[in-house]
Order: sequence, then structure tokens, then C-alpha cells
Amino acid sequence: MARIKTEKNTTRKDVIVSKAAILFREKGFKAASMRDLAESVGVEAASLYNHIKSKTELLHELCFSVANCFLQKLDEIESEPIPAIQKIEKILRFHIVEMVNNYEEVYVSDREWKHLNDPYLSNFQNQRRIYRKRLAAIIETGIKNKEIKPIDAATAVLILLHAISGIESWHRSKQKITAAALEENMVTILVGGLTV
Amino acid sequence: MARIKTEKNTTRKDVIVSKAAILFREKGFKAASMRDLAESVGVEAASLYNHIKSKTELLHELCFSVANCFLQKLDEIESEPIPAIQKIEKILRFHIVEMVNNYEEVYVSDREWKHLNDPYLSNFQNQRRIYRKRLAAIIETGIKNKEIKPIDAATAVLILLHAISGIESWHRSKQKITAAALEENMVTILVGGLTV
DNA sequence: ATAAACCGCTAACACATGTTAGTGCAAATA
DNA sequence: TATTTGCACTAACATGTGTTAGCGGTTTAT
Repeated sequence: MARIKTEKNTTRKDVIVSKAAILFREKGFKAASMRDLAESVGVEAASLYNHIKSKTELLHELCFSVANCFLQKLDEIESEPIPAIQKIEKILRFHIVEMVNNYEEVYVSDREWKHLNDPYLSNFQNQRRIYRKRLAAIIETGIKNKEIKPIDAATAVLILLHAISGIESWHRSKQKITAAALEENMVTILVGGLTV
Repeated sequence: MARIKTEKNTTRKDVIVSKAAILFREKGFKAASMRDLAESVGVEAASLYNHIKSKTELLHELCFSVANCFLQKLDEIESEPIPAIQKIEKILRFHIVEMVNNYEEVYVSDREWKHLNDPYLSNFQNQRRIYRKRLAAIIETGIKNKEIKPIDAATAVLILLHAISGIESWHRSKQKITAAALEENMVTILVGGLTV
């Protein structure tokens, strides 16, 4: 009957959500059972329900906390008075750092959102669509200003975002280069690929 | 008691595998049930087992047929007497075309292989690792020959492969540019990003 | 110290899952 | 035509699933 151990400023629910992220990443949302999660938290499955409403609630929390984090940063960067290509680079770096540091959450948000239920699902998809449109708009500005090659902006966004999700492979690989080196390499290739 | 309809030179198993690809892509392997699959084939769930051994067998078939296809092409391109950067471009174009044309299969192979069981799982992971090493070797040759920027080859591979898997978004999007335009844009950005 | 809130437990549920057994019709083969 | 094989069906099973009910102890607040 040992309680879930919490560190300072974290609720027991936080602990569960964060263990869920790890589990959902490694097995996928559907394949991860509440009994698995319970075991990794150190408790019986039914006990989880003293803290959460349902399994999907865990997915909501993960998906939307990640989405909000990126949206907020985009707001910030969009309003800075710098060239478009620098905005793109900043956003790219932020994505990379987030993917490196909050791997589990970001990965789950990226790959498992399909299993959200409406209305969360449509909501999430909308947010995502709008986010990409805003990125595309920045790129188009850069193209107008001759900072960026005249390419299809939507395609560029697609490449950027998916390349970032490739950091998953870096996380899993044995001989990792440092996170900083990874970041520089990615920026070199991707920003280099966009720049005129 | 209507039989599964087959077209010329396709077995009933082929029909099942190919419906499975569609289903696995849209719901994920775990979330797609044999009853779902049966319905999409137009038959009762139990009837599927007259043609296949198990649900995972479907995943084997999909994953390894895609993997073999790419391996074979790599063999071919590797032995051509052309500069490294051109080899990379050729492979990239091949990946793009495959992802555009055999979307379901390639996507499933890329995202759902986690749910394979040993020994298939280790096998697949090995093939994948080796494939990436071979791509990295080509890039390293290109770096030595001053065709390609001095970047970390493994990171470049990771970006290339994941960028390609982003074609998923293109498939889903409403206002698609043409497949040919997509290919050119991707090559411009990615090969451009690698080239010195 | 007493009351109240918290929280982990056992037991159980309703249901979906992959899969097997066995039956009988229809197609292919002889 | 006769026979064998192919194949779809119904029924069922064993297991894993998310989740609820209700008990009793522990921590927190009064």
C-alpha cells in the first residue's frame, strides 16, 4: 500500500502522465496497457483511476501540453523583428532542443495523436494545420525577400518537421554525437538547403 | 458465401495483405482488428485464416517486402560509376517515388515494424541498421571527394529518411502539389542542403 | 484528537481481441 | 462425372482490455 512518490511541485498525476509518456513511446498508445503503466508506477491498475479519468486523458495531456509549448514559442518568434530565415532557424533549433530534452512527450504527441477521440482529435488536427500554415507563411515571406530559395513552402515545412522527428533515431543509436553537434548538423543541412 | 475476388495474377492472400496495409496505416497495427480487416475484405474474420497464418504474418509480409525492395535498389545504385552525391539523389528520388506510389505499404513498414515479434523484429532492425550504414558510407565518400559538406553522415541519413516519411502529410493534405513537383522540391532542399 | 479527504487495494464487470474447430458448399481436377 | 481441394461460414474459447465498486488504512485539516 505504498503511495506513489512525488517530488516537490509534482502531483501524483504528473508522475503517472510522465510514466505514460515513456510507455506510450516504447510500445505505442494502443499496445501499452493500464496494467503495464500501473506496474511502472508501482501500483495496481485500478489505483490509477484515483488520479486520472481515463487512458485517453493521458494522451490528451501529453499531446496538448506539447502542442501548446510549440505554439507559444511560435508566437514569440513570429513577432521578433528578424529576417524570415532566422525565424525558421530559431524555430528549428527550438524543435530540436525540445525533441532532445523532452523526447518521450514530444515523440508521443507526434506519433500517437491519431488515437485521440473527438473533440480532442479534430482540435489537435486543427492546431497542427494552423501551426504548419504559420510556418509556411514565414517561409513564403523569406522567399519574397530572396532569403529563401523559391520552393513550395508546404513541402519545406513538411521536410523540416519530419526531419526533426528523426531525432528519435539519434536517441536510440549507440554511438551518439553530442546534442549540440546534432543541432549544428541539422541546421547546416536544413537551413543550408533552404537558403538561396 | 461470396469468395474473395482476385484480379489476374493475385492470390486471395495478396488481396488480404493489401487491405491490411490500408487498415494498418490508418488505424495502426494494434488498433486494427482482424474483424475490421475481414469487413474491408468482405468476409468473416475466421475466413481470413484460410489464407494467412496470423495477424503478425501480415506485418512481416509488408515490412520485409518493402525492405527488400529498397535493399535491391541500393545494391543497384551503389555499383553505378557516378559521384556520391548523385547516388544519394537517385536513392532519394527512389524513396520519394515509392512513398508516393506504394504509400500504404511503405508507411506501415516505416511506422509499425515495432510490433513485429522476434526473430523478425531483430532481423528487421538489423537490415535497417545496415541500410543506414551503407547510405552513410556513400555520404562519407562524398565528403572525402568534396562533393558534400563536411557534416555528420549519420545525421544526414536520419534527416533524409525522415524527411521522406513526411510525404505522409502530403498524401493527407487537400491541396496537393503534383508528385513530380513534390519530388523536385524535396530534392532541391535536401540535396541542396548536402551539397558543398 | 476527531473528522474528512486522500489513495491504494481486491474483486469483478463487460467487452474486444486473435484464433481454432468443424461443417458444408463450390470450384478445380481426374 | 466423380473426387478432391479450396474456402467461407457459425460457434466458441481463452485471454487481455479499460474501468467501476467498495473496503480500509493513512495522511491532512480542524
